[in-house]
Amino acid sequence: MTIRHNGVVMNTRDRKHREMQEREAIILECARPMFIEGGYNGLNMDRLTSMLEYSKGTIYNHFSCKEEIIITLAIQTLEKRLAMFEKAALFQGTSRERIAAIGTAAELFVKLYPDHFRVEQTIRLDSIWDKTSEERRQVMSNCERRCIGVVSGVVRDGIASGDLNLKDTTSPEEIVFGLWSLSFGGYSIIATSNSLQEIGISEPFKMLRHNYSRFLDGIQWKPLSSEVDYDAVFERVSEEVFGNELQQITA
Amino acid sequence: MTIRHNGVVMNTRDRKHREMQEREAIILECARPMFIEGGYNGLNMDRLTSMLEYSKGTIYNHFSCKEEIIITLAIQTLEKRLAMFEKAALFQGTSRERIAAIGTAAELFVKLYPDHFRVEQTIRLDSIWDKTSEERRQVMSNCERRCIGVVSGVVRDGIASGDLNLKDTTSPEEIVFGLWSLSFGGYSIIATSNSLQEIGISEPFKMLRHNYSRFLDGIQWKPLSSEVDYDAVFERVSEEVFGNELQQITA
DNA sequence: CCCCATTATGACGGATCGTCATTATTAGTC
DNA sequence: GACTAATAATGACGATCCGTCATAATGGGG
Repeated sequence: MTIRHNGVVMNTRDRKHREMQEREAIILECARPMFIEGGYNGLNMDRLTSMLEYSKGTIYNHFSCKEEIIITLAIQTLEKRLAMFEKAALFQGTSRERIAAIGTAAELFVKLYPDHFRVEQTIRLDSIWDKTSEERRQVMSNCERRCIGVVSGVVRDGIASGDLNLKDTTSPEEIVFGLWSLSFGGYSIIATSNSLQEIGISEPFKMLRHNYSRFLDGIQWKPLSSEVDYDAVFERVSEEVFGNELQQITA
Repeated sequence: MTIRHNGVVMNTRDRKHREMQEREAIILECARPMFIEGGYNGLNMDRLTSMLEYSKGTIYNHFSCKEEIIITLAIQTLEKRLAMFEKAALFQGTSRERIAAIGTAAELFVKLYPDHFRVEQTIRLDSIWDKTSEERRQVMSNCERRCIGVVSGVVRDGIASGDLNLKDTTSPEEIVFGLWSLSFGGYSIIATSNSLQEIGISEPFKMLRHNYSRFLDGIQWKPLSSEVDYDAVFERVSEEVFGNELQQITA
């Protein structure tokens, strides 16, 4: 009836649940490199079956279709990004420095999980999206909303502190939309286009950071980039806030 | 040996070539709605075959695989975008107004071909991209490069006319990258996320245009948005330059 | 009218997704 | 430990779909 696991008393029900989760993690661990390697078609359910010690039916007990596996892969990394955003927003500094800190988080996230974009790009295709469960779609939307919330929180702090003045007709979310467009578009272009090199942009990540700064200068978010070296802020945040994560990249 | 077609003398060779192109157009015309409807999987080669009066082998004489059809669909619309960009760049006005004109072209293009993003999103997936021919990839890259060229041309004009002053360390292409990121990211988000409505952004296209303005204000591209009503410029360009295209949207 | 090069055809092989009847395992009880 | 009922695992199979290729049809030139 009751057993012990890791010193905690558990009943059969709990154990089954735990085993279920452990196996789910194993499946995803095996599926991720397959997806990264060959995309949607590269993730082959038969091959996945033969590589794991579970039969196909068992895998289909966890995920009702291929798309469910892929969206779960996306959720895994999105949750890490959310955590990084939340950590960055706690950075001690001016409101604009805190925005820069979140930008730093976004950049390090992209470098830490370079394959994430491919997963998210696939998921956002309607033909894939439609096959995923409403439940998991909710989880993904939540992640997105909370990320937006972190950024808009800092925008509101900027307004409250007087660093930023928006016209009455402008909502903080509009600014979030701008930053989001810049980063989503920028990282997408970096990941999927070779035109950048051809037009002589050799440090795209740095250029993208400068473009953030230009946008923020455009709304007069103080202190302006002419007054503060935000490249230096990037370096500081990288080390002070994301030192651990950084090692993973350079290692 | 020689025949007449549309009043032009043609030999057998020419006729075959023309028939080939006509058939290619027919195939693409049939494939496009199939792809729009159901994405990569929705474009079904068997169904395509049964809907056209050609056999599968014949279709495979034109396109060596499914991916070739999809990239050709992408190229078709990309060429239209390039044409719209080139037309917009000819707008008579200040350099910044001409940039706004290109922004107008980009927005109208998205509204005119709302399905284009889905096609391009699919093509940019490595697993699809890898199966396309080097030749067609070149055509696509060329389109992209020429679009970039149009924009960077206007940026250089802005510098030449004194409307824009960039630091020595900043290249015109960096600004192009910024505008490109903003628009690519913005339209992608509009097309694939419902978070925008949830955070209260009801006119995303307008907001995106304002974000362009903020970015351009940030680099002090004169005249600033405080001096000129760029929403009005958008309206003017829409009517004066793209009147014909506009009818198609509203109709 | 005939011949051969060129093009069209669609049956087929191969790959892959997801199902489900069958088999195995496990929990709980005596 | 033996038995049973519920639960879970299995993998053969049906269905779908891509791309090929042996065969058939076409038509241009002599």
